[in-house]
Amino acid sequence: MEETKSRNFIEQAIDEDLKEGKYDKIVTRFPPEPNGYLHIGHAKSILLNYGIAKEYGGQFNFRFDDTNPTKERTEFVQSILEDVKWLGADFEGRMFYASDYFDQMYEIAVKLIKKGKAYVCDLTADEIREYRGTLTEPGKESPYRNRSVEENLDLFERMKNGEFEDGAKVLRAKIDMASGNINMRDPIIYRVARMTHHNTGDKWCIYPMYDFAHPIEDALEGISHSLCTLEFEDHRPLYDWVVREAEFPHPPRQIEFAKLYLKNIITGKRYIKKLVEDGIVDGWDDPRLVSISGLRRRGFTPESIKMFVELSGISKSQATSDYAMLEYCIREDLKMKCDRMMAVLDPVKLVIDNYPEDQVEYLDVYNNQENPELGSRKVAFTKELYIEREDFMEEPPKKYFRLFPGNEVRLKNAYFVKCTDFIKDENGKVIEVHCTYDPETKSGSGFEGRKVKGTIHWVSAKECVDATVRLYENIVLEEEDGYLNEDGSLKLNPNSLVTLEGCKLEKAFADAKPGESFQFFRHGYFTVDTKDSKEDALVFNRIVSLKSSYKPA
RNA sequence: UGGGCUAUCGCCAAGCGGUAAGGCACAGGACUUUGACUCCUGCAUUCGUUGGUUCGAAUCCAACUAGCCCAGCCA
Repeated sequence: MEETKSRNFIEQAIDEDLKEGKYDKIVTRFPPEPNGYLHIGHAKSILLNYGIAKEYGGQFNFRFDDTNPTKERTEFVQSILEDVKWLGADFEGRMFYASDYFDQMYEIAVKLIKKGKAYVCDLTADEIREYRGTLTEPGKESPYRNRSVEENLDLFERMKNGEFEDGAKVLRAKIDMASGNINMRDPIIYRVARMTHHNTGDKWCIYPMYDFAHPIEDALEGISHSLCTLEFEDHRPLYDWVVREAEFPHPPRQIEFAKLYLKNIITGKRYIKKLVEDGIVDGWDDPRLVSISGLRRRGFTPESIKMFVELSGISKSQATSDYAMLEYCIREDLKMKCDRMMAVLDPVKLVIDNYPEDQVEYLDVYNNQENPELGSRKVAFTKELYIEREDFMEEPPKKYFRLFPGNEVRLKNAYFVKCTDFIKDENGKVIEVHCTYDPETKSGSGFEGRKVKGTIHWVSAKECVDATVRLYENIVLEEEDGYLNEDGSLKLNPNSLVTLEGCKLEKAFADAKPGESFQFFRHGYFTVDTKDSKEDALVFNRIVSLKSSYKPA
């Protein structure tokens, strides 16, 4: 079974490297910058890196790529850490900060200067941009490019010592101003920025740039394969240049893969930020978002996300997956492991006229018929019940199998019941349905006398709990129109959140804990909200609905 | 003087010169105490296009075409 699984291009590359003896241990890493919350796209990277390390019996490191203090905050450090742990990517305590390597980076910069491979440049930011050239024209060399090693050494040290204003000088790699690859046109590797760093405080006033820092971080940690997304392909020559010039004996290899996008779903940080700032969602963990924390609060499991990432595959072609695939994964994961309960979201009363007034039967019900290991519970059955409003119709369309005058259905886990009458209020709204039950048809009795085509769920009117249920739709945006209206506001699905009050649930729900998931018959999978639920007011989030093949004519 | 990458079903995605895996979605049907689940069945004579090499090409070559990324003292 497993051996038929094909290997993705990264595994193939690693296999090759191993065969050639380039590495004797596979070490990967997940290196987020702490400047925002993680989303489903990051989950791909986390699980890929972790999965590769595990598969090869190697090591997976976790590292904050915090080389730019102007954008980073400790708030994000915490949430990122939590999300990575929740996803189950075990870095076994190997949590690092790029900022822990600032000393070594400084030394390597000095080494580059001594080798004549780096120089201090006095050009302004605007001038540097001008000198860089354009996509189609080569750049020209900085007048400071040929300073002596001694002068560069002195200047760089003074940069470090804080003798120059922010932006006054930078350290640049001396590579090739005429390169077709703009990243190679003497990239800046150190800038002056007086800013308190969340980790190193005020120790430094110069900070390394990503292109210089990242390969060093990788090399220092003994990373064998540095997996990143496609937009860094152009940076690979520079990555290789840095580890080569720094003379690392076993330089890591960077391999790029395509990001994960979801059709019609916002993953862009700036859009989510806007939704949060405008108060349209109630935070980065709003269940309508595909942030890791949002998915978690919505009720997605780490297993379902892992399944989704695996199903989506790893390749170099820009892919936009269907949300339906994610939904499939959570259904598949929850199917066998959560209880299946009765919950009436839009209740209407059902009265069994021939059932004794004060009788209460406690029916034995499997928590999950397909998985008896989940045990059973007692469910109260009484004369007055609630059923789903949509499970009764005065005038049924063709192929409607549920309750209508004269029709008999099964009450799930209980009896056959035949509709005899119904009552409407002055507005014509059905407020009560009447029926009679057949005692011989009790669930589990083995009754074979006749069959019914429909089975409906119900809840005892006497023994039930009230709850609020929230039905979430993703914040889906029209595919072709883009995300923004002309006035700059976001286009949203106004029905992205529907709140239903007064839903009737089985008594057993009184014990439901935040984060617990259930299947509500016919309605889908739900989880108890981890944020809003209080002991006396259960709030459920719909994770995903069940498929339905019933389509009224 | 531009550079880099990608293109196989509606969506992912295998395939690596020997005659198009699989999953999602969809459509039929069977089963059903959830119109769920499960189970069958169907779903690319064709791989962006056009040429070429070959007994044989999605795979090799050439030229086109389309899409994505790059001109932060961001990562």
